[in-house]
Order: sequence, then C-alpha cells, then structure tokens
Amino acid sequence: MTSPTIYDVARAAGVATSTVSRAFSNPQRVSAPTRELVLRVAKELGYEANPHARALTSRRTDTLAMVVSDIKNPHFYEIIRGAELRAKASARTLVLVNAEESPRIEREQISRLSRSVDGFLLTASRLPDEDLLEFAATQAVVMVNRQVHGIPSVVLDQREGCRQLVTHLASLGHTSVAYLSGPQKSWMAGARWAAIRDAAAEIGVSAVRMGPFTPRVEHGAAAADAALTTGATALIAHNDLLAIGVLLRLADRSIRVPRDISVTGFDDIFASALCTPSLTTLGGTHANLGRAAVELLLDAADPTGRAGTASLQLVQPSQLVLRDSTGPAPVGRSAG
Amino acid sequence: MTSPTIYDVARAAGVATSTVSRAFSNPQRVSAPTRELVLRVAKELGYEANPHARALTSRRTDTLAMVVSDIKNPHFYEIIRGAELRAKASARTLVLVNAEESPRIEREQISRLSRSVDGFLLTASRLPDEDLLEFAATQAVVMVNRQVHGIPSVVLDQREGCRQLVTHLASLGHTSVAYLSGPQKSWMAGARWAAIRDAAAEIGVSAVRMGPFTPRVEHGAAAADAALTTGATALIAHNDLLAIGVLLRLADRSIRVPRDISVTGFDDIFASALCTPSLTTLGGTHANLGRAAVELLLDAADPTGRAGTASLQLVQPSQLVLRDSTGPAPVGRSAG
DNA sequence: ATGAAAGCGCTAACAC
DNA sequence: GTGTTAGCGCTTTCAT
Repeated sequence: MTSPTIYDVARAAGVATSTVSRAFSNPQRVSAPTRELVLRVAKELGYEANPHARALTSRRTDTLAMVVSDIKNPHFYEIIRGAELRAKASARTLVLVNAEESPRIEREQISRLSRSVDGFLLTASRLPDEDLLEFAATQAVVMVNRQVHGIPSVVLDQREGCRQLVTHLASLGHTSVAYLSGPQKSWMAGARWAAIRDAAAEIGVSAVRMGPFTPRVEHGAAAADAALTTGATALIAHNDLLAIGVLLRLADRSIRVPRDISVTGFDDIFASALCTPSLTTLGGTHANLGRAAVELLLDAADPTGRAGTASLQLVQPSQLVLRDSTGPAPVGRSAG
Repeated sequence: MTSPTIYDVARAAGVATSTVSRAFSNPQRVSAPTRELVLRVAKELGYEANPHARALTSRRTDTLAMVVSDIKNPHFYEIIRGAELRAKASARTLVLVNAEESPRIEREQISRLSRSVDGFLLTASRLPDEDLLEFAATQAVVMVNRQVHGIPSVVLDQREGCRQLVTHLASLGHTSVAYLSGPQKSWMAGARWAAIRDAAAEIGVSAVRMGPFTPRVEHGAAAADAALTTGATALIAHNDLLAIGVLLRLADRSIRVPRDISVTGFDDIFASALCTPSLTTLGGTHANLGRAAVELLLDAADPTGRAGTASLQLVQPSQLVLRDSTGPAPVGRSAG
C-alpha cells in the first residue's frame, strides 16, 4: 500500500540512507558501483522520492508556476509552450494557474502556491508594482510582458513595434488613429499607448485613446462604436481578440474594412490570420519569451548562483505582420 | 529570513504546538477563546503553514491537478472555469498541466505530479484504458469526457446528441453524411462515430468515417478534401476547430456552405458563433462538467468518506446549437 | 566514499 | 480541551 522509502532501499542495498539520498540528488558524490547498485535496487522496489519530504529539508520543489492573466487568450499558448519546453529541459515541472483578469484572484493564486513552488512566472500581471515588489522580495519572480523596476522581466518590444505600426498606417495616408486601450491595470496597455502617442507625434499623425476595454472579442462592439465617434480612419486595438470583435461590429454596421477604415491588433494569434478580413497585427516570437523567462527564473531561483542577473529586463523584438485589415485611408471623408 | 513555524506561534501564545495545529486544521476541537488567541498571534507573526510539512504527515495537499489534452483548444475553457470555481469553493488549489495531445507527455506530467496533489482530473485523456486503470488504482482520478469502466467520469452525452444532429441533417434532406474523425487515441472520437453510425442506420441515411485528423483548424484542409471525395452532402467534423478549418478550405475551393454542403462541429466554442458561416454544433454546459468532475474527485480523494461513488459514470445532456452552416441538401447532384 | 544522527515543520495518537 | 511525543521521508552536517 504505502510506497517504499529510502530506508527500504538502503536496507535492501545494504547501504546507509544518506547514500541512497546522494545517489539520487548528488550522484557524483557516490562511487559509480554503489550508485548503480542503489539505483538498480530502487528501481526494483519501485522507489520514488517523496517530493514533500524532499522539499521540507531542501526547500526546493523543482516546480515552477506560471500565472496567466487570462487563460482564454490564445496569445499565451506560445508563451506557455516555450516555457514548458524550457522547464522540462531543466527537469522542472511547470504548473499553470489562471488569474481570470482579476488582481484579487491573481494575488490569491500566488499566495496559495508560494510555498509549493520554486518561483513564479507572472504573465501580463494585473497587480500594482508595490505588490509585485513586495512579493518578489521573498520569492523568485520573473515578469512576462510587464516591466517593473527591480524585478527581472522579459517583454516584447513595443516602442519600435508601435513606431512601425504607426508608420505603416501613415504611409497608407492615415492622419488620425485611435488606440482602443486594454485594461486599466494592464502595464502593456500603458506601454502601447505611450509608444503609439510618441510615434504619432513624431510622424505627424494625430492619436487618441479610447477605453479601457476588456480585451476579448465580445467587447469589440463597444470599442468599435466608441472608435467611430472619433473620426479616426485607423483603429489600433489593444489585442487581436478585441480587434476581431471590432471587425465583427464594423461588418454588422456595414462599414467596410479596410476600405472605409483600417484595423490592427497585437499578438498575432492564430485566429487573426483566419478572420475576415485577416488582421494586420504586431506579433513576435512568443515561444522565445516563455523560454527566456524560464531561464531568468531558474537563475533567480538558484540559491547558489546569484548569477548577477538579479534584475535583467530583457526586450525581444516584435514583428509587424501585414494582412488585409489595413489599406489606404479613405479620401474626402472620415469613417462613421 | 526564515518564516515562523507553529513553534513560534505556540511559544508566543503560550500553548502547545498541537493546539496551534488544531486551531488551523481542526478548529472545532479547540475552545473558542484559545482558537482566537492562536489565530491572532499567528497573524501577528505572519505565520503561514508549510504545505510540505503538512503534506508529509497528513498525506493531503489540498491541491488538485487538471490535465488537459491540449490547452490550445478553447473547448476546455469552460470546463477549466467550472472546475476552478468548484475547487475554490472547497479551498482546493487547482493546477493545470498540458498534455499537448501526446500520451507520452500526459504520462510524464501525471507521474511528475502524482505525489504532489490529492487527485487528478483527466480531460479527454489519450492514454489507453490499462494505463488509466493502473494509475487510478493508486491515485484519485476522475475522467472528463472519457469513460473507462471502473473509473469515475463525467461526460457530455454523445449518443442522444448525435442522434439529434443526424436527425437534423436528415430532416434537411441529407442522405449521406461523413464524419471527420478525431485522433485515434481519442475515446470521444470513437464514441461520436459509434453514435453517428447507429443514428444514421436507424434513421436511414448513409454514414462514412474519414480520418483520423488532429482536431485543429490547420488540419481542416485535409479533412475537407478527404470529405469531398465521399460525395457526402453533410460533414460532421470531430470538433469546432476542425469544422472551422473545413469551412475555410471549402471557401477556398469556392464551395458554398450550406448551399453546396452542410458542415457541423462539436463543443460550441466561442469562435463557432463568429466564423462565416456560423457553425451548427453540438454543445453543452461545459462548466457543469468541470464542476461535477471536481465534486467526484473530492469524493474519490476523501480518505474517510468512501462515499460509495467509487465509480460513478455521470452523463450530462448535450445540446444541439443550430446556426448557418447547415441547410437543405443540394438537389440533383452531390458536392465536390 | 560512506555512515550516524539531527533536524525540516507539521499531524496524530495518546495521555491527562 | 490541551499537552506530550513520536514520527512522516528526506537532506545534510559531521564523523570516520
């Protein structure tokens, strides 16, 4: 019934428990023959280490937690995938938890797991900086797609990406763009708006911000309606889900895209290639984000290393993907 | 640096460690004043129980794991959500792990976590029955959308649902349907085909099965092409993702839906209401699946209870959602 | 290179 | 109702 322990293995192999322990967690400190003996006996007995007993003394769990702000957003898939692969390569288990776009739930999930994992990947966290800093003081934490001064992070570049995006729109003749903002607590929403505003100023087009909107398809209708009141001929939605919602609403209102108005998104999710019209969007290699984040986290969680990467802020390039939802600005009239 | 333990709390409160322990895990076995004292002191000290120490003796972790066969499939969202809510209501943490449609990865994830959680929710497992039975012998396991004799499960009804689906198609004049099957290791694919075949026989329409196909949008092209060779005028795709891929391919090939051919899916994911044409699909209240599954699992994981629900096989009703992708069978010719 | 033994922080008998 | 105490299964000094 009850599974074998190191005592069983030690007895069967005729060695001390500490030798069994070493054979597993510190193989090079045991002579080759002894190690092989122990491992063979352990296998015969079907021994598997009890992770709790191990964690109780070693304070390591070999488990990492990834908190995603909304597991429904396909944008996270690639990040998750990249993180999983990297975690597996280092023999870590990666568990996912969902924050459902709620700071309260995010806080709850984190504190629930904080003693059970070696560190956290916080993707698009909705928590205030202070909470994150306080939290990072006692835990290994890496932020994904969010920067907080003093906490290691990896983000996709927005500044240069947004500049390219606005440049693309300007080159199509658009002189007025509207940013349909993401959630108020989204750092990314702030970063995007700042980058768009600055790029617009530099290039000489006008930019307004509407919202905030919860970045899901179903909120695209409200976003589209709001955007149409601005007279902007190009709409930059906070992400692809919202952009797709906007496209649907515009179609409903018989406004043609891109003929009457251009629409763009962010993230380059799979669906953005499939919707009608297909969506111009600012993407990037999200799997790399996940991979890099795990690497930073392994580093941060390493009790020995202190590899000095303490507070690296990594920025990876984004990538403008041109599709059918952007076109020349309409002449002689504004949309809506 | 190191966080306070029950010893610290016990000393500060002037009680025994066991009293502190009880105050937290067995409140009713401590007098009200003592309990309040202990809890107050604990809070002042910032005490939080060490889950590993707790698990080491009690053999309970208050954590449940949910293994999803492919986290990219939006079909799981509602199930996850329902499970999360129910787990939270019972003060359990729910962690998610991804099996990526791979039996090997699924097995790996399970065995990694098996000592760290109280039980598993296996959704759409791709593992063979024997593995599952062996596994369920030592762990609390509940299957979601898969039935295995001897393991508790909760599934959405397919038999009656598929009958309704085939009836719907027959009533539109279709006499020949093709099922575009899901993965070979998918129990659900087998269940759906059996139900479709039987319903078709009963109703008097012919049914063929094509595939298997990996149920993702990108495999819809191959599925559509294969289906067109059959001459069937109605295509039943294994799920909505595949169905959407089929729609895209048919549009590419200038085959009109539903005028030339009808298409249906399963799951009623959000996108199936948004694609063009919108998709007729067999859905159901997936959140209830997740909720019910957690309830069975809590039961199965309860060391005292043995509530006799040992091997309940729950079947919840599915629901046919009619949209624009099904219509009257074309007259005088077959598709393709 | 290996063994002996002391915890890690908690729970669960068992006493009182 | 509360205290005492012996582990849970492992890691980790410290000896040898």
